[in-house]
Amino acid sequence: MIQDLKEQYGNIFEEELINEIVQVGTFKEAPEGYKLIEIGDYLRGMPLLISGVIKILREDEDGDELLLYYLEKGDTCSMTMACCMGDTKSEIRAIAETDVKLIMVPIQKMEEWTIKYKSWRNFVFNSYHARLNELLSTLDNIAFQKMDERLIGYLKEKARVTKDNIIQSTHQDIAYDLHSSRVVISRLLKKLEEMGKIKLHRNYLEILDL
Amino acid sequence: MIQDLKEQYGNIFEEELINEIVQVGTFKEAPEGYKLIEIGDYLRGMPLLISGVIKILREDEDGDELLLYYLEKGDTCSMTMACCMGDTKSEIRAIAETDVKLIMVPIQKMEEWTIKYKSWRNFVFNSYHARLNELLSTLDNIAFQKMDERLIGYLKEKARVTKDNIIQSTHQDIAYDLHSSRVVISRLLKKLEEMGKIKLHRNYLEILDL
DNA sequence: GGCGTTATGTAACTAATGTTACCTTTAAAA
DNA sequence: TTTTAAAGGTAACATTAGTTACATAACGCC
Repeated sequence: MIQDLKEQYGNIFEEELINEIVQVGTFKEAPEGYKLIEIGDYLRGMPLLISGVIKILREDEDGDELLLYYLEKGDTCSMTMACCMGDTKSEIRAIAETDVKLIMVPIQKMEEWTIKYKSWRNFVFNSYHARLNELLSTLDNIAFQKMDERLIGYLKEKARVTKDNIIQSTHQDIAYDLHSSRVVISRLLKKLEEMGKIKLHRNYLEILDL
Repeated sequence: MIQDLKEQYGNIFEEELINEIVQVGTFKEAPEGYKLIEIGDYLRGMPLLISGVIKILREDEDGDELLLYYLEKGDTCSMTMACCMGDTKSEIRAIAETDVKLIMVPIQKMEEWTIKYKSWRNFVFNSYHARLNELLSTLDNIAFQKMDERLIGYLKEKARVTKDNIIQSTHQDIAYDLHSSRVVISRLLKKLEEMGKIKLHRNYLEILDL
């Protein structure tokens, strides 16, 4: 755990803070597809992501989903922080997109460290900043882009975070994430294939040149 | 200025902090329609809203706008904070929706107060939390609602923040805020009028029963 | 009052997206 | 191997939203 922490956070946290984290944090692993946070959960700890990717989803009353953004190593979830501090329910769902390793830090330490460590303050504020900007970016996509552009953006982003030009998703999976329907996604993917940008297969697709 | 501050923030900030704010803060007034922040601006101070309403807008490359949310008295702009801390450009535009009074606090004090005052820490975190949730809510509206529902929500929200069932906007104004077109908004407003929910006039409309 | 500007009403059309239905293909289970 | 379930292809259609075009109405300004 110490090695992991130092590797991911060594350059941003002071030695002393790293030691504190090791003392009070608990190491966790979760497999791909594992539901880390459900909407309505009360959160007892704050996650520091060591490796892997987590996807953050929003859901409306009818159960329709929408992908908000991905968290990668070195990230934390501001939403979680916000919930912890405010002691309110989670507004989002978090699913392990790949196998993940993370360290859970009890929320009681949050405020203490905010006072004590400049690096922690910076981390927390940067994290909020990053998440606000990702939400804005997601909002831009939905508000200003058409579905074909959103689909391309989605494929690119997914390839980026998984570091793989093979997208292991069915058309239905993609439709859920983009809050669209399977038929629409199939239609648009077909067009992308005809343009030579991707190659379709069952249960996965290859990105050729997006 | 001291009275204003105490009135709006007296119950959440310590006396000592209020005094510090009075020392370093500058009082500002702006008329309705005044552009407080433009996209790309570097921000030198953090605004504490004393009275009035500020609307926060997003814009894409083509100049198309979208209303994100309103700030009311007692609010501050987390985006601004985020920009200040990160020393990056503003991602949003802020326009005075009504005449506004606010106090600008130099960013240098931000970190100092975060360490020194518990009430300031709470304020900052609550503010981030509130803005994240408002962004989420805006995203919900765009992603999950149709234009007619969004329009109703828009009218309700506008009536709430201005405390007035008369909406002083042209159809074009509304179309800009919702990122739609004038003809579409006219069409939907007409339907709402036929349903007896609103009454249309030139340059304004009345909310009857939404 | 006449004139120009702005706001609104409305029809006709287009484009984008979503829905339904049904078919074929593929893979895995029995 | 046969059966079954899941995934994908595609047509036809419905709905929503956006666009173009033009008419009418209201207001401010000389």
